[in-house]
Amino acid sequence: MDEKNPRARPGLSRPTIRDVARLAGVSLGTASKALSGQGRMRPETRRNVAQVAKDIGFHPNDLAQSLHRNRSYTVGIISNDNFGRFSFPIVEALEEQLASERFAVFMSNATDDPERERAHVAALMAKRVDGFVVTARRADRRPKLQIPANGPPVIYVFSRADDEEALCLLPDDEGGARLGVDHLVRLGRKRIAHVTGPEHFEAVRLRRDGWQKSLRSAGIEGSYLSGVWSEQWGRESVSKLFADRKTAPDAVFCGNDQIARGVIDALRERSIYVPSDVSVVGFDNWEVMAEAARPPLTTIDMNLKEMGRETGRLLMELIGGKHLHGTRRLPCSLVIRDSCGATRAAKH
Amino acid sequence: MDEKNPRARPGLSRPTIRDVARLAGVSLGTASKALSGQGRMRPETRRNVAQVAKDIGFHPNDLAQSLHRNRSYTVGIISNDNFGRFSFPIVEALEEQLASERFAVFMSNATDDPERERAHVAALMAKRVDGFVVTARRADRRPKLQIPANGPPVIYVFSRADDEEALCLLPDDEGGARLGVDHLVRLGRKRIAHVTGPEHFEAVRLRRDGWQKSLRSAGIEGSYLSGVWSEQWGRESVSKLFADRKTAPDAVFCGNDQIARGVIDALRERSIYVPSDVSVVGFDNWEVMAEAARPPLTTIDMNLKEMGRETGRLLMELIGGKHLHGTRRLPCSLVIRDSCGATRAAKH
DNA sequence: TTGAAAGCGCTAACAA
DNA sequence: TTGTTAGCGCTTTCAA
Repeated sequence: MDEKNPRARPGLSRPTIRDVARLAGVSLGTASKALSGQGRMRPETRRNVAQVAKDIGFHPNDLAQSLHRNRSYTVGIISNDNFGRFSFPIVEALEEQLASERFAVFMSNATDDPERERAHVAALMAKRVDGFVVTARRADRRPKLQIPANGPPVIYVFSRADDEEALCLLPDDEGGARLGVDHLVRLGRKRIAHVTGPEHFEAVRLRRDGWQKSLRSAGIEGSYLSGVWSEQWGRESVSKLFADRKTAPDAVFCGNDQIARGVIDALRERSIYVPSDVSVVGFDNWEVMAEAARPPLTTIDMNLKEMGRETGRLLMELIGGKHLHGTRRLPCSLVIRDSCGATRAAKH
Repeated sequence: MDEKNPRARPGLSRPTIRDVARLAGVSLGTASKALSGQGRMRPETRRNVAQVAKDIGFHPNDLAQSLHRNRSYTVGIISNDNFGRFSFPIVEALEEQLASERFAVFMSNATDDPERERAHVAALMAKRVDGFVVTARRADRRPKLQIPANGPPVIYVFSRADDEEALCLLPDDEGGARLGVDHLVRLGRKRIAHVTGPEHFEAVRLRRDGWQKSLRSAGIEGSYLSGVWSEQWGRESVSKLFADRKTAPDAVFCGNDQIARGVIDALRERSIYVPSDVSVVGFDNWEVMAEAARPPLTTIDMNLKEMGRETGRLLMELIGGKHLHGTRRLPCSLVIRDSCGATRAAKH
């Protein structure tokens, strides 16, 4: 087809800048400068080259550019633990943020298998990604990503590396808990129980701490039950909490929305009314859960989308050469629905 | 640092095959052949080169290879409609499948905005992806992806293009419905209602057709209610279905698990027992929903992971040059839990 | 203002 | 068995 190219090439060859140059009757270098807007030249030449490029449908090959620039304008996301309910909003917002900076995102799932993780990292390194994002839903700290010392920067989001120097972005679980409990305190609740998930989650311990601090500063009490992350456990907890009417709470702060939903259902079945008798607060603002609860659930939102955007911003700084490290926590917010009763607080 | 490289390069330069060749005391070509396992040469030389490569941490630059091969070993996933509950398992399995073929996956979200979609496609074309996957949760057919005629192949999964020639992969909604309704028929149910979502979803129409066919071939009846995809609607539907005890169904086949959950809750509150009085079947096998229902929900699984894997396989064939088109539907399966009563069917 | 040529990191055809 | 060389598509110096 192209006589200047003796070797038959496999695949679908697309027009190159050489083709543009030839058809526009200029040299390769001139065509390049014309298209990139660099250098000085007759506007006429520039326009002509641009026109030809458009006509033949020329689009520069990023791979070739990257080779030259030593920058690929790509980043890799490694997710241990399958992408899930929590990673998703983060990754989605991250992708959007990076796309606005003209970066493309490789997605790969290591499913908690170190060998697969290594393979994915190697593949992405070979593709010369400019940075890595590690995300996960993990109870504890994970080993840091194994990449060479002078390799691309790494940021951990919704996960922590066992390295103080690593840059980690997490929700402020303790602050989130305080937001919820303080809300209950403001509503005049006097016995605020906390029903939550397994303590090997750092988030569980932090939320518990927040709950405790809020109780203490309000000078009130409440019992604590740690279990699993399920509606079932939420329901069970109600029989424990309300076994003795004398010590029964007038509010329950739950470790997640599933537990809260279980609590609400079990209370209704005992004819204890939410929110008039007992207020309930959840955690996560998992909308499909929170909105289907009866009454709809007041809960804590971890602002995962904002976390995704912030991850993107920080990553750009890292790629730009800045040195950042340490753990950063982003604030949560309170989403008020109907499970706590009257309030004058703003809805957003 | 490297005297052979006069120009200072930005970014993090990594060892090249040239470095390996120099340190191993062989020519560039030899080093290349040695590492790729091609050609004949003294095993000693090969070993030596490999050792040097390992020592200096050489990993070939895929970008350079791609440039040469005219194949990038990457594919792009375009999701309209944010990645969601349905896309996730598909994309996850797809990524796994492609990773096993040494392909990396670009992820991008077009959020239903044609302009953003065009930008994403252009960016991925510039990165010379070898194929596209389009996924979405959409009610109706979407316009086909705008790429040049000789561009990379495209496969639509969990979405349909408005082009008969396009290759689309979808769940067999009608068959899935029949699976669920036939199960109820086998259990001896005589009045099987269908409560489902909005009819502008093709899936709703197909599931309804399946339900009807099963009823007809069993010679039984049941009423039909179309509404929205929510628990709330599931609860409301119960008051309609059971307003008149005489025409009340003894089974409800639901368009999704949320509706089913609403139905189950509302029945319990009316002291109608599931499954002894009424059997309930859902659709989606959304585990967190189905397992938390009381009783746990028998439902239809669309085998989204298998759909993801199949997408990967088909894409490899397309990339290999095969021509495939038309709509393909993958079978659903019945997941038996406790909401239908006694059965002798296998659990999986 | 434009052209020629070197080079990014790698592969493969051809020579030696 | 090994080395030399010409590209892949693009950018950028340097010379004309």
